[in-house]
Amino acid sequence: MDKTKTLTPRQAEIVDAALKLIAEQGIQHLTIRNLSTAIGVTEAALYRHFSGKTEIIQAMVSRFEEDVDDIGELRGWAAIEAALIRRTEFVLAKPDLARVVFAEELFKDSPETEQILHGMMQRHYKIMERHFQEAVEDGAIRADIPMDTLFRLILGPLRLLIKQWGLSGGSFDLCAKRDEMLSLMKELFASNI
Amino acid sequence: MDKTKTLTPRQAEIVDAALKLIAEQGIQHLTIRNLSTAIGVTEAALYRHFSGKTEIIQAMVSRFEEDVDDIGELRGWAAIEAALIRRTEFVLAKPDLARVVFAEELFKDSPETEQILHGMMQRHYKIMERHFQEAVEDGAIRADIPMDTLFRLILGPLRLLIKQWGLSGGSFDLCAKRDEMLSLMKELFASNI
Amino acid sequence: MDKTKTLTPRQAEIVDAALKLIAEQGIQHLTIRNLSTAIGVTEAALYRHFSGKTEIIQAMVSRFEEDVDDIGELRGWAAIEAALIRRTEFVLAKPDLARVVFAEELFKDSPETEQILHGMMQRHYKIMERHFQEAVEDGAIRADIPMDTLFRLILGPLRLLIKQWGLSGGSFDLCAKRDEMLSLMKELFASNI
Amino acid sequence: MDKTKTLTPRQAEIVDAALKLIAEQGIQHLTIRNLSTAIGVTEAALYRHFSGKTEIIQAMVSRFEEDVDDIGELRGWAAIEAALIRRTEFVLAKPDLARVVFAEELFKDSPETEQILHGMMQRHYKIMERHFQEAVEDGAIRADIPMDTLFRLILGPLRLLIKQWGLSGGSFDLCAKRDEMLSLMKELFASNI
DNA sequence: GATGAATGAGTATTCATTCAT
DNA sequence: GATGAATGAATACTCATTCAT
Repeated sequence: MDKTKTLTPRQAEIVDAALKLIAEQGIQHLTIRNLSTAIGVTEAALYRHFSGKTEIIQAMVSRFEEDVDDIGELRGWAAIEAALIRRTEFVLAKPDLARVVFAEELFKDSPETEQILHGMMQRHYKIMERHFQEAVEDGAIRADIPMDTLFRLILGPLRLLIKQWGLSGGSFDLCAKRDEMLSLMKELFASNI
Repeated sequence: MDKTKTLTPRQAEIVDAALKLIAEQGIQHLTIRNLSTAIGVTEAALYRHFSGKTEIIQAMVSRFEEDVDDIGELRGWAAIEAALIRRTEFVLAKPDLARVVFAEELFKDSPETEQILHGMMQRHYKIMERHFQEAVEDGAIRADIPMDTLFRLILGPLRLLIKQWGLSGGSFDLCAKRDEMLSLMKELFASNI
Repeated sequence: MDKTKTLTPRQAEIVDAALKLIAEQGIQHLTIRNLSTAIGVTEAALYRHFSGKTEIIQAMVSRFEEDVDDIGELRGWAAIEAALIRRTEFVLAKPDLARVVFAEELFKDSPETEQILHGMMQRHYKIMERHFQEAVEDGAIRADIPMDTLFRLILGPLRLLIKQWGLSGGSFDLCAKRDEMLSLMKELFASNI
Repeated sequence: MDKTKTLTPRQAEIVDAALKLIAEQGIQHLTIRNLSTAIGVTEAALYRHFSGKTEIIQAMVSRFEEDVDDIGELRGWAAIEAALIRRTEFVLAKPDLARVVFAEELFKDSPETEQILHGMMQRHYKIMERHFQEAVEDGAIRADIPMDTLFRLILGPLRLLIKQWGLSGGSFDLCAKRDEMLSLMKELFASNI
């Protein structure tokens, strides 16, 4: 039940520094050297805390899910809204991650990491699909839209919103835009009955 | 008006090889070495045709726009549809690019490149915005959705669709899903009058 | 007279693990890390028992001699036979050492160790030379072969035999071949009178 | 028929430096760094000439065989003598190799290299066996000694001789001792008829 | 006796780039 | 146009060792 491998304080520090590095300078600058200087230790010291770069990236990726996918007991449209809100709030709370969160391409290199990431996406998709289903049953969403299309119609704009917010350096009110989008969506997909 | 720096045949060859490399193996494998062996010349030879890696990447990025943003004389919703179709068809025609096209993060490294890329996105946004405006005037799209939100609601799902298609290795019918999405969108955003 | 620095149980354990490591994976894998994990303690812990890697290697080398060079009260050809038998039996008893025993080159690195090793070889040579002398006096070995050549003619084949046995992974009957060699040698070097 | 991959001058230079390094300081000091400084170039420069360390070692090993195993048209005991003489002369001509030549253990680490080396040993064994057979047929060697034992009785002392000569820093007359051994062997193994 | 954390020097290898030819 | 040779800086990672606890 508890999938969280609790990190030591030092490990957490490293993961945070890694996220910051990626966010600020791009994946290419996430090197052991940069990472160790960011923390203020030798490169060798990092290997006391992680077995290698891959493990660091994995810890990083895991943290995403941990932080983002907990929306409690909600169901149906409420759950969908909560998930989207949670996502943006996470982005706001840890702005370093903003530019990383939906950038799966970045991790293409290490197959292990891509696996982890793919699993995470699948789990997320499954959860959202369930809530879509509930929302349809509740009459909150019209029944004639295929699930995968619905997923894209709702998550796609959110992802783009976050990406633009990230690229623009946070130059607009993410929450306002998100809420605008959400209420519009609610209306757009509403069952017509 | 002619922004296209016409490439020599050799330059074009290099750019193509670069695109293929990125698409097939990820940005990290776009090295001068890999590139030169892909073409069949020495590393040094590349520097006869480009001043450096950055210039190659820039030529690459330019080619995107060239190929993708020409939708002729259309206007309004027809132009929007044409643009989205053009994009997917481009992805299908050059599947190597599928996984690169919307991955702006990849180019974060060189500020010059990012600049080029940002300019390209801006131009694209401007064009789409004009067509949205037209569509509103034509009565094809309801008037109460802010332009930027509209942009996200339409481009967001398309981007996600293409990304999923790329990540899945082209495992579903991209055009069919796109058309499904398009006709749904047409209805969703239709002016109610 | 007592050259043996008696090792604590822990030290013996470490030396054994070191021998095993070298034998199984080669000198290059004899690292403090590998050694400590083999024993189940921290790297730092090893330094409680030995001042450093060199000391461990020296303890290792010493153990060879201890185990191998005791042939009791015998003299002459009997002593020679006993020494050779003892050697092969040692190899059989501790097969881990088989590939290490005569590989002096492996220890070239630390001059101190090489010294120890050289001393050991010298002592061994002296002992064998005495027995050769006795054998000549006893009429068991013809008198016209220089001592050093005799040494090579007898020890050389044994060394090669053991090396081949080690390299082949123990694929033939070491003792049988040794006995075959020994009885042949006895005849070959016999005094003709 | 020509198995020799002819090396470029630079490659030969590198291989020679590598041999020298190993001979003088042991395998552990055969590092890319040491090697490149020995030659007077950057580490990176080496990779223009060899794909990596393994390839360098392989070139080194190949050179052994090339230099050592050509004994022309001889057969029988003459061929055996020639082979042994050739070997010692090689050692004398390239004293750097003296301490490396018969030290198969050194290469245990890279399985590829060990393979090459093992093949070389096998080929050598086959050749020698043929000559032993011829010598038996010629009546030069008595017929009752098994081939493998014969091999050890003749090659074992030679190997030990060379090793001792190497370890002692060339402190005695290798050829004299070799000839002494050879003529003694000729007599020892002579057919009694 | 042992641990956790750290270090400095070293490992092989890859990178984009330059330059004389 | 192109090559062969080289470079300097970077890459992830390993090593033996130290030290405060």
